[in-house]
Amino acid sequence: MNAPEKLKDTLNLPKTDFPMRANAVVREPARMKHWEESGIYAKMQKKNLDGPSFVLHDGPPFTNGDVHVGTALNKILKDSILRYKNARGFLTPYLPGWDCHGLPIEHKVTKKLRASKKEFDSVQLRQECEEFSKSYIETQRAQFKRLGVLADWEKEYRTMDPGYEAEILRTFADFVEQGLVYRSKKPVYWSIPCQTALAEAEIEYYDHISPSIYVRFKVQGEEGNAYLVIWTTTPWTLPANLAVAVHPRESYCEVKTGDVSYWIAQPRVDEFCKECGFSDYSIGETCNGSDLAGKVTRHPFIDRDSPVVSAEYVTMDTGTGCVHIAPGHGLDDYLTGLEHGLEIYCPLDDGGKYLDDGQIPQELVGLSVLEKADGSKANHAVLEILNTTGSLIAQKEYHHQYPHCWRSKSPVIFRAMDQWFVSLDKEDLRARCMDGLKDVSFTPEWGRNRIHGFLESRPDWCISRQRSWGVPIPVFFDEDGNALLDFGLIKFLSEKISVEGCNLWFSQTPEELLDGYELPDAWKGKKLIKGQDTLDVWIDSGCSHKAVLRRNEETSWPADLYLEGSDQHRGWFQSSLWTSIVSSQAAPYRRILTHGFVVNGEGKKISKSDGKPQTADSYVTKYGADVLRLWVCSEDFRRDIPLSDEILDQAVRAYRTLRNTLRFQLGAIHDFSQKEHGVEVEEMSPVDLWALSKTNELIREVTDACEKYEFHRAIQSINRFCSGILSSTYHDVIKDRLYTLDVNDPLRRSTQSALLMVFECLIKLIGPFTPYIADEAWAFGQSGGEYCEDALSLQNWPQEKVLGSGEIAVSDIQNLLDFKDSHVNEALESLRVKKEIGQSLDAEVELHIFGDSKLGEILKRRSLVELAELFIVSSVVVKNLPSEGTNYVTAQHAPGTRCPRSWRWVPELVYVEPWGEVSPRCAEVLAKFG
RNA sequence: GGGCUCAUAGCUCAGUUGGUUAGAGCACCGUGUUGAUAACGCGGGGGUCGGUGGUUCAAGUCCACCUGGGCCCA
Repeated sequence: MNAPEKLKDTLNLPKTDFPMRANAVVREPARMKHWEESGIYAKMQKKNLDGPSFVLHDGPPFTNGDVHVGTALNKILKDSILRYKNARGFLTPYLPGWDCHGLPIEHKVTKKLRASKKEFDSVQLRQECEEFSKSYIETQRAQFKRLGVLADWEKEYRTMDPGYEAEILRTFADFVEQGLVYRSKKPVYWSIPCQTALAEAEIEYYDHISPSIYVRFKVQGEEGNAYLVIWTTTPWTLPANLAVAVHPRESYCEVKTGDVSYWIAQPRVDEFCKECGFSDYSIGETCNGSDLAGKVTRHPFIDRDSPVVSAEYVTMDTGTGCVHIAPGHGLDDYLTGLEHGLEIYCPLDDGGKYLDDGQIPQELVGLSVLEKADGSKANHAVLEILNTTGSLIAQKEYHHQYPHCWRSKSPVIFRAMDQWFVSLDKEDLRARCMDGLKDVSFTPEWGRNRIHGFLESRPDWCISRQRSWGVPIPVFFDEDGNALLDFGLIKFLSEKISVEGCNLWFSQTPEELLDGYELPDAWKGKKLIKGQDTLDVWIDSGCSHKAVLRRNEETSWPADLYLEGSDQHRGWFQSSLWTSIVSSQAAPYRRILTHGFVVNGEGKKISKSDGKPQTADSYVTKYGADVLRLWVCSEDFRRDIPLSDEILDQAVRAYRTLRNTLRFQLGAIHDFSQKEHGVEVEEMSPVDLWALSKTNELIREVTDACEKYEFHRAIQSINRFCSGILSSTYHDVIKDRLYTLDVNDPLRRSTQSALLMVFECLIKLIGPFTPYIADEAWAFGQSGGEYCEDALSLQNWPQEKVLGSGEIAVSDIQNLLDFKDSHVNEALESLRVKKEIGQSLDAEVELHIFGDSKLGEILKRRSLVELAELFIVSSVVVKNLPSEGTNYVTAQHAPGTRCPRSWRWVPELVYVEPWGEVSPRCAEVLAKFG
């Protein structure tokens, strides 16, 4: 070391290469790469091989785009939990997954293929979908890594892996084996020109003009001419009418005109009479909707009854309050049909033409319901019939938005089709599921209530989809449409698929697929046709507990934790539960933790119109991963999680504070080696013990918060610690001894010993939340450079230091600091306002203390030098008050002369060659410089 | 429209079984320092706890209704 030239150079000022600015955008990726190359994930697992395991099972994100900020939030929380648990000694295997199948991908790929004008079949479509999914797996994996997520990327799972697909089919086979799967009709959107089923995402809404008609249904079994009047804009569905629905708690009244009376919901009467042109009418009886339910009406032109049922969704906004129900042609109608045991009746063929089923009037048979330029033939014909039978009360044109097919642009219809269902009540399945939840913990606790509600009310699970990009339902049909649904056959096929993947189903003939399997006698020799449907993708991800937890030796079943957004109460948590109860008779998770959704600064859902980016990457490339993680962990994620520039700026500032705190500490211990200079806790000075005590408190708070998954409380504690305990108190107080005392002064080494403990502890506590800066600071602390052998992630969670008899000193210091806050600073501030002093070292304070007070007792144990240091003033004078009185403080400018080295005012300076005049204490230190 | 849920200073959060003038950190304003300096200290202003009504000696904390937001359905 060069000989000091200036007095300032004789001070031990902080020194560190730890940069003040993070430059996270460049340096974080380098650190991630270092982690990866040094195999940090594997080392973390190895460290805890003998520990208990903590299995967090990853819910697979969908692979159709960049990582969304909400998905990033989810992964960050998972990573933080796992880093914490690992530090606590748990073995924490983490196998991330990808949800690959599904309509959104098929939709995008189909659009692309259609734009290229190439012909394609389902095999080619699936090929493209696979490529699409794979490319986003690459993208998302890189983005997750960038967030700092540590995982066993070598063993990630994909729902499109052959082994996984086979597991899906085995699960389906379990459902079949237990007799839970049945075939029934359900309405779907149907495009007549394309002769295909459509999903909601394939629907576009356009303005459309429909006939608006009022039709009367005669009430049966009563005297007189009483009718219920329905209103509809799809006359062609009337032949499939099987009921009329009313709202049970609305009032209905009898509108009398001529010798007939019409039952109409009371709020709709005026509108109805106007539409029908009734000028001369009177109101008769009134009753509740529930009183009408149970009555029976007559279909206006088909020989059958149409019962009156009640339904909650009947509105008073339009129509008559009496709703035409065709269970085969609408979702509400369908559910009402299920509820009342109605047939899911749909007398249309694939081309949208009425079938001749013995019920449809002959004049309608063969007519198409498809709307063309001149309207729908079916509508015209039905209106004709209604007119001739006198059932039509009024008719006009109705302008509204109507769903159209995204390809043919023609209006779609709702049409019931054969689908596969899982019965949820057979074998007590539903009850067993709800029972299985009893062993599951929920955070927040209301999650239990929510999932329970879904389980209770959901109708049977429709598991078939008319799609290509998914796992096929391996069922064969004979030429009469009979289905061969055989669990033995499904298991047989799953073995083939476990090797070759599902493409086999699409590329091979039935004969090839069945090669090696003996068909049941009744099916031998028949010509078989492959089923076209695929399984609901919720089965895909819902099997992950089997496909992943049971098939990997690192993991165990059930998982300790599932952690997803609260939308998954309805989704993955539920589908996983059904499959798990069927296959394993218990829930696949011990705890369900849910987070809310990311919303904007106003608390509204984030949308493109906000003009804010929604991909995680757009934030990471601007702020770095630690800042984004700090944002995530600062929020109470159980409710909505707001994100705005202001909030991110806040995270930036918190990050800077953290960074500066660590940087100051690194600088302060730059010449300290625990081995060479370490001071034992018992030997430490009181203020150092106080700092350790406060650190113990921080450990308790952060640990408690982490155990409850309340990271925001941990972050708040850490922020408070950095500013209140360190920056404004401890760090401020110890500057004098660190800077001005001899390097080896016991007091200085005591403080450095404590500081190192506080430093390492703080780093370990922030490690789960902001791993980049934590690892960086740790490395600088260990080696003085960017990286070190024994990385932070391999350290255990900090433990509280035992202070023993030091607790008394701690209590004294705490009391004195409280007194400083409440009295001393006030006195100093008033001097400062009067411009009598600048920094507090310019002052002398007088403590006027009531002798028998608590503070009086404390002062007996403490020296004036100690007090001056604690108050950061040049001198302290204690004046005892008479026996009665209140403690108070006065302050004045310190007497004497200012030492140019320590800046403290002393009675007299001493001359030291070659430095000049300094305080006696500094003179002693300088003497050693020779 | 239904189920679940949330609502405390500009922002992020505390607030124990209802009990004295509702707290913290950040931001803001003023100010000091210039030996943590694109940093740090000190001081200050700021909330009637979404609204209304009720229970109670006493409510941010219990009850009812309303308003606004979120998720999931319809």
